[in-house]
Amino acid sequence: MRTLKYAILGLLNMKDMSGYDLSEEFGFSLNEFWHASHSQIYPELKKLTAEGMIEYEEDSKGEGLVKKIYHITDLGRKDFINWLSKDEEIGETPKDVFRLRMFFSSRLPGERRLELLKNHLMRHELRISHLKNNMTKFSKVPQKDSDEFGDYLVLMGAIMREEMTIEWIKKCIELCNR
Amino acid sequence: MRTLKYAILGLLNMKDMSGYDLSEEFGFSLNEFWHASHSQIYPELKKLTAEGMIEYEEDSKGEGLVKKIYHITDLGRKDFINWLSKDEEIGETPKDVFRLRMFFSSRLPGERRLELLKNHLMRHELRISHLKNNMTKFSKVPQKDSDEFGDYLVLMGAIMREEMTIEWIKKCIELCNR
DNA sequence: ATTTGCATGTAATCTGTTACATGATTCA
DNA sequence: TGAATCATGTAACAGATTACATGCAAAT
Repeated sequence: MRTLKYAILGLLNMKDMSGYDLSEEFGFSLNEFWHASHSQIYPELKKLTAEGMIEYEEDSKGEGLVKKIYHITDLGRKDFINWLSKDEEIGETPKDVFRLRMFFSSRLPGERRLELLKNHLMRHELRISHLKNNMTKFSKVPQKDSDEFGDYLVLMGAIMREEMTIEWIKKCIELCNR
Repeated sequence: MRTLKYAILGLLNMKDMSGYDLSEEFGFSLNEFWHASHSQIYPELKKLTAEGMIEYEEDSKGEGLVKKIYHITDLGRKDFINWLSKDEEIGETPKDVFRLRMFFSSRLPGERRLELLKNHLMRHELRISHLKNNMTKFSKVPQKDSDEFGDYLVLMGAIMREEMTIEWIKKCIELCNR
């Protein structure tokens, strides 16, 4: 499906960037629903350049340093918009190791199961506090035709996902305590 | 991390099964949080047999048909319980193509964005109705030391996940309609 | 007879992670 | 001067999907 390709094209469609900048974006705004490490990004950039989807200029600041600033081409933009408009089926449910453990958890001593649930709860409570903190960057709902609007929607979705997870774990704990 | 290994060991710890039976389990109860196709399962069974984690008997019913019924060994059980008890960090957030699209959705005509959201909503409403229908197999909350209890917990979690997703999409539609 | 389901496997490819490898710049 | 950050890449491996490949049994 080449989703990484479209994630990169989408980001470059917003702003010219280097491979390093892209990997920072993947670690920040996109982090809650897509991730890619630099070892995946650099080869993909090479491939996209060969395909004519993107081009770069070398920004040589200082002496030997060469930073490649990529920008999207018309071909790339066309391909991206076409992908963006696609109405796809829901894919395979995402894999979740913790849920897999809970599925088998009757084979665990009761106290251990509770420990795992409580620790998991703490981690998700920490995560939601980070997300809610990120949310403060929006003083109000952004304009729906702005880049920030998409950012807002998915951050809202991430918080809701964490709230649901916390609620689920609490229910599990409750049922285990009966 | 060899999670597939432990998913298989966990299932065989509940009940002796063939590779075919296992792939049916992955398509049914585990489906909401783990999936594996037969082309992944058969090589893994071979590997686990070589490692002494599982063994099989050939069930030849009829003429040439050979069905391999696998069972877990003591070594496998020990390894499984050890894995089950592990208290791991939360992994990378699962990848989500629809959320990626919504992140970039300001580049789409407003009507198209709404169409995508509404179609996605319908698909999740269909999915939740299937899940709620599955839930009817439990007339009451199973005993917490039974295999059904884990099944119950994760099915409850799957329904909550769908409810959250539906709520999120509805909020997105609302914000897009302002 | 033909299709559907049961049953098992391999090969090629794609996607993603971890480790390896290098070197400049900036800040303490 | 040493550590952190910026910056770019490759190699090896692990995990997962799609396609290829075969054959029996049961039902229509």
